[in-house]
Amino acid sequence: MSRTLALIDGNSFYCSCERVFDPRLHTRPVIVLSNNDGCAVARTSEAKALGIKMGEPFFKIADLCKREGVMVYSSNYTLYGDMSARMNDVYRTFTPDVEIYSIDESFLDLSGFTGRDLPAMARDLRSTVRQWTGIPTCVGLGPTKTLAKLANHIAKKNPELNGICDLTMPAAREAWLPRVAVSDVWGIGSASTYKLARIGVTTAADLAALPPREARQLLSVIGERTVFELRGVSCLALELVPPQRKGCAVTRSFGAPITALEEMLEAVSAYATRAGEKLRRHGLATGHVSVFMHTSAFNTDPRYSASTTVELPEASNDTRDLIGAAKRGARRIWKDGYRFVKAGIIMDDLIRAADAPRPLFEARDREQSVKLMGAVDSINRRFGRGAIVPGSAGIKQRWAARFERRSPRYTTRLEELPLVG
DNA sequence: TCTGGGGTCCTAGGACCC
DNA sequence: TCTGGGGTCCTAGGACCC
Repeated sequence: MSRTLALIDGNSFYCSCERVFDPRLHTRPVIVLSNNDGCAVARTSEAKALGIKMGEPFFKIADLCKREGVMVYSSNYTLYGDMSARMNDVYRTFTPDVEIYSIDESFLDLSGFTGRDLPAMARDLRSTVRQWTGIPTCVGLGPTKTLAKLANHIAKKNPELNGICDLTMPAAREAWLPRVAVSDVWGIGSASTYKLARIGVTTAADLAALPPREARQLLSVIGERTVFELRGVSCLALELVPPQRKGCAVTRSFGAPITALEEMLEAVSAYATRAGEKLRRHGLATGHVSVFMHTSAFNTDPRYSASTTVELPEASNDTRDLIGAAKRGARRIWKDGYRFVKAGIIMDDLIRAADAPRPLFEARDREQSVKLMGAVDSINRRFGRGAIVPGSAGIKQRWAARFERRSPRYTTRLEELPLVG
């Protein structure tokens, strides 16, 4: 039975979020920077036209931005996450079958609407989202996820399509696939593009025509699936219920290099705190915490990179346990005399907290731990992340990441509401 | 001076077992 | 001591995604 999927996403999503709350930005090029104000991760079409590339370090384009009047923002994930939720609320008024794929992309299952004028429905979807959230979008339609993604890409690249491309019919695919570079196909990255070029496969149409066995030989099962998907044979299911996460990490570059162990312990404690919040929010626990730290890969400082894994006596999501493990790991791999620019903690093999086995002798009263952590989380939700950090008196945080150009959290912080008048 | 932060999946190869 | 053909499980690393 054939499906019809839509992929809808926000155009230059982070930039569009900034524009929603500051109309002055509508006529100007806008970029949003990564964490620590490191590099450009979102650009409006005007910014792209100035030659600003995805992932370009900000210090290399700072002059250009000043000269051309580019509006530059630190990333404001609280705002973007809230806008994302609003967009998905709009999608669900069209169909309950929504897979949230990323912060700005969702797949919608429109199979129940076959026979309806799907492009007209896509136009309605776009204009409703625009009206209710202010975010401009593009919609791709296709019988498989890969084709819906490709259609969305075509809609973005061809303004005359007014933000909608429909690849549900074979004739449309025959017309468009030869015009799309194979590197623009979902799942085909630079390594695969290189391998395919050597056998003369350069367009999406070429890849669709490749015998699946050959694709498997060259690119593994992922390549083989992609060939089938491009032919309209669905291999990737819609995931309406998000699968349980397998891992969880908190890693950050520092605003200023760390050279003292005490500062490193502060930093990994802060990451462990954040990690605890993430685990508890998902009802998960971990049995071990990996810690890593490294020096810069971009300068001539002496290099050092290390990681270690600390086992917990029992699976936990208690911030105090995570901080203890993170500090122990950091001490284990710490070396004096280096300038560390980044560190992080990684937790794999997560289990559901409710399934955590209970040891014979509990190191800590579990009921009390759950109550205390619940209280910490609710206070931090109310007053902002970091309002309470267990055992954190006197944190100086010279190492904390920079966000020098962050816009107000318009939608989620009362004191940062936009002012009218 | 200044270069992000998360994730997932797959494969190859080693350790171990019968 | 060596010889063999499988299994399974685990880990590291590659590739890709947003």
